[in-house]
Amino acid sequence: MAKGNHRNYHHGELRDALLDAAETLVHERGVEGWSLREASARVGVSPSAAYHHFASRDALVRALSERVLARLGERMSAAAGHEPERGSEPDSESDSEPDAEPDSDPQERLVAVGRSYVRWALEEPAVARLAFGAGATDPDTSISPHPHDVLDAELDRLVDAGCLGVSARPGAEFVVWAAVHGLATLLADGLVSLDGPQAVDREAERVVRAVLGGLTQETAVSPTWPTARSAHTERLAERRAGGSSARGGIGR
Amino acid sequence: MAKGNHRNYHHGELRDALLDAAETLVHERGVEGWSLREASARVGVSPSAAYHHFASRDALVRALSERVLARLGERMSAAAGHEPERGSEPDSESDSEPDAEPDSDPQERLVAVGRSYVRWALEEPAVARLAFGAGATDPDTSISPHPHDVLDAELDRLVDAGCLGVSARPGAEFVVWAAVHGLATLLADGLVSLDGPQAVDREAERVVRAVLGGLTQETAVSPTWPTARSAHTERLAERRAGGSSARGGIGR
DNA sequence: CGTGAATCTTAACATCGCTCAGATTGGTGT
DNA sequence: ACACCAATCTGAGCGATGTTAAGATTCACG
Repeated sequence: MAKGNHRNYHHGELRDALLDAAETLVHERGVEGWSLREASARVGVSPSAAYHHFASRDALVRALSERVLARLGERMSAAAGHEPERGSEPDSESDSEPDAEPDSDPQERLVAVGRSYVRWALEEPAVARLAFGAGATDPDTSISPHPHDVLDAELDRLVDAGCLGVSARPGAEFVVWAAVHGLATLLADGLVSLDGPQAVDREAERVVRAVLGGLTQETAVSPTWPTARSAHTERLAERRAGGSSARGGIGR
Repeated sequence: MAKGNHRNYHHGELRDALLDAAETLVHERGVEGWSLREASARVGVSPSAAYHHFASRDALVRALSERVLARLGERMSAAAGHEPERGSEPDSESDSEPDAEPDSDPQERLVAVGRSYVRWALEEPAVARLAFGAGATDPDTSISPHPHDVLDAELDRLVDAGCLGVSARPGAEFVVWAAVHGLATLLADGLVSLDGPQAVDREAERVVRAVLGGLTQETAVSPTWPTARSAHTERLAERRAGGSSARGGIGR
């Protein structure tokens, strides 16, 4: 309003402030019910100011998706038992996750991880939809504990404990990821309804246990499974190889 | 162009023409890369003409989602073996589905159904994303063979053949739906990549077999599973009960 | 205190979803 | 044949959006 309002200068923190505003807007209005202008106004800044921190509205959405996916990864990691590795201060948020006990049974750990995945999708459906639908993320930004990596580590732990045969291990992460992700998106998109968070927990457990039971049964011939690749790990590999984005066929 | 161009009057068929145009636009530009104005222009009609057939752009998207979901259901049904029940003419489209043989093994039928689900999501990722993300559909429009119902019928067939215990049957459709849907959306959203449609088929088969193996293993105590509800069947039930949309808490 | 880079603003453009008042069309009854 | 009516589409326009260009403001540092 006033011309000389020098409070509008967020030095270095405008980017995060915009991400915060966008995230609460997604909570309030859904994935598409908000505008760059509105997020800028909430931070007390002109619309064009955002373009000094994000190349486009889509870039804002992608950045938010990365931030949110990383938080999901931390949540899964915490649900597995050990504290999030890159844990900044515990955020003092409500510690109301009943998955508190650091479980030693790797099978129960996996169940807890899957449960936290779908519970998150149900608690913030709009954010989850945005996170999953934001397409390939920024090629030079990595997601701290990516959900895929958390599942990967838990499955390794399962074969170490002898709960899963080594022949079934390659690509098993994608099988349980698919199952958990499917339930999460079916709930977040409103295609399936469950009565209360308790029923959601039980359904998530059933899905994880079913797919896990099927994987341990995988003793028959079944030569080699197709090698799936997570867009996230693929991006990391490209970056390590010296990411001249010659091919760069992901973000398309 | 010319003022007296009486070709602009699509009597009764404008609605379908707009849906067609929107669908090809989704194919060309993705889920959000098109406008109502553009779809109207392709049909040779002014933008406001569309509002005599759809209450809003969102209604157009929802209607398209229904049409597309119904086609997915028909495709799944065809992949299971028997021809689509409400089969209009075979559309003379490429009959290149290798799932031609009407399989009698109910387990293989389920695998074929799941395979067709994720193959479809990979062949038209943008359309699939639109179909799944269009929120709750129109309360008074039913999807002819809904994907959920096809899975439901196949699972019934499995317990009839003795491949699945009756105790594991209730809600089992949602478990395999979650698994298949998860792989489909992970692929459509680009979070996971596979090399070629053959690898996609194999991965889909692995997911279905794993979740099915886990379900048949479900003999232990495990009291009653949570009762999940598909938004589609719920809508049908409401309509039968005399759908005074007093509660109508779905489409929100 | 002044200079330059970082940061934000003002103004504007093209496009979008959507509305409203009116023109055009095709059929129906007489 | 004509007049009328409902269905259908057009045209102009409103407010808002993403995005850009050019200019103002602020801060850190000499």
